[in-house]
Amino acid sequence: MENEIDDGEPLKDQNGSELNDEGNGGSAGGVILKKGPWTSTEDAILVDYVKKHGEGNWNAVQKYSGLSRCGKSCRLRWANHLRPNLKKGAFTAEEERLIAELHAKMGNKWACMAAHLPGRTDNEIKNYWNTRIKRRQRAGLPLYPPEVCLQALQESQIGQSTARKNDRDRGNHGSLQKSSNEIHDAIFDSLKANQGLLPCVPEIPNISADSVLLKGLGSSQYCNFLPSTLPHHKRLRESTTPFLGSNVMNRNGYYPLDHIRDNASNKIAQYFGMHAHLDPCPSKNSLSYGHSLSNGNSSTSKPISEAVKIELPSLQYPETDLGSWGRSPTPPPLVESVDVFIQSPRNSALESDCSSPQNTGLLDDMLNQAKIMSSSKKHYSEKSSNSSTATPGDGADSGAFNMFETEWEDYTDHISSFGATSMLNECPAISATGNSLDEQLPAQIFSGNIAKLESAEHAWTSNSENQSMSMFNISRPDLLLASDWIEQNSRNGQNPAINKDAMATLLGDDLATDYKQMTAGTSASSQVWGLGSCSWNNMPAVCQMADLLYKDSLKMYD
DNA sequence: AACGGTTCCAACCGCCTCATG
DNA sequence: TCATGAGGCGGTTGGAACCGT
Repeated sequence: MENEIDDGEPLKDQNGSELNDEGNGGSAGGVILKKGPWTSTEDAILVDYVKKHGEGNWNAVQKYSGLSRCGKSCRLRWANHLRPNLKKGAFTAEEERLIAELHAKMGNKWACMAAHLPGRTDNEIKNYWNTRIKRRQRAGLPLYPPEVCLQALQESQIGQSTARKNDRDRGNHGSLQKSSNEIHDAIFDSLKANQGLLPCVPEIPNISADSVLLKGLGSSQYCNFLPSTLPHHKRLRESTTPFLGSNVMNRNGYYPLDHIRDNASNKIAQYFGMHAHLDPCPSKNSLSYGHSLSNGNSSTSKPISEAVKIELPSLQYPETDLGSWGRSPTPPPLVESVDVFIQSPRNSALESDCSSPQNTGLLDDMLNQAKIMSSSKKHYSEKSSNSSTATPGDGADSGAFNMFETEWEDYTDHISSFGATSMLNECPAISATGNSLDEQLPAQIFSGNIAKLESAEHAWTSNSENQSMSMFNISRPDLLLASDWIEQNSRNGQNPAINKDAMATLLGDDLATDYKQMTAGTSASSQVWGLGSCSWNNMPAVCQMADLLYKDSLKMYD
């Protein structure tokens, strides 16, 4: 079906439709509005109209110029192709870097991003980004370049330090937590409201755990935070946006990095708070975040039976990527769940809780598991202390690893078929080439990180022959990234203190101070964080492993 | 050369916000 | 306060171009 326009040029209406894009019947004043590609004649008419009347009042274009296009189509054509000073051609490296940076900050706000890129249109940026997502996902590369991750991390560090300082100045230690918990509650209320909407989505604790580690595990999560490509944006628009009461969640259902930074720290804190009431030596963390769990019933512990479903960015893959999982006999929900586990690095305790076969992964179960773990603490301590040569750190490590070994082995049985693939998909880029967004071959990434794995693994397993640790490492891209940073920074002659700060940030702001104290190696900190310390023993394994990684990196630095 | 898969990109669609009456 | 229209925005679609086999 073809239309004719005034210049007589045959129109190849790609839709074969005579309806206009307003869906109002395709006519304006009885004139059939054309759809499909614009001709040069139409462009000329539109340009001429704008010259005479200026931009705006697009619906008048058809009226005054006789152009058989609806106002929307005219506006789009003008904005994307005809307006002056449009920059055509491929994006420069600087533009690419800026886009990644902007996307990390504001998410899919294409128009806002376009405002930062003179001559570029939102459509152009959007197309570029969507292509980039596919390409990088297919290549198993992180979405954001390392420097963007690092920058986000540094900004987060600065921002949170400032926020905490301001908070202390106000003498209100609970304000941040309160506001954050409000958001947190809103999120989970929303998740509750969204249940059943989507086919393959994790349950609440997975969500929580996922988010919990965003901050604690930092940039690997940042780097791998993948936007939704699910085709259910309409439902999302109805369901997810309103619940937040803001636009923190993108329309496609994922959170910009800024939001992740803000909320993940609170979630991790909530997680700690959850442990805190089991902890006979309450830390400041527990004091700060106790409120949401003071009754042992946080917002995250909404009825377990309600398998809340959301579209979480960190587990969203385009169908092509899901297809890559297709080799597994595991049905999609499990696949996704597994991927949550792998892609969203988290402390092993939490992971075990969420993933162990005997565990539903829901918060109540997590609480039960935590209680069991707490009651078993003595056992673990004894087990750890059996190694007379163990240093406090080693002891803690081995203890921590032993603690979760059983569950981990159970888990690895389930994910073993996914480990390598996920590793390929989720390994943060090792490339430290700076601005280049060039992609690394998956094999390179894999081999590169494997080397780091071996290094870190060697440190972790020096006192044990725990094979499960290998899988443990492989599924910890956060640690890989951390080691990447440290290694790179060390090679670059950067002050180890910087690395320490970075690691502290990885652990979350609330842990950062304690972590720094710990790594300072003072006798006081040793007391605080020693093997016998309740605080340390209750600390998620991520902290302990990060500590090991850090120590390992310092050796390399020396 | 033919074919199939992928990428790029222009355009459409539907929803939202805001201004106006 | 509500209805309406214009403009804006983000997600999606579909065809052309490109590329590898």
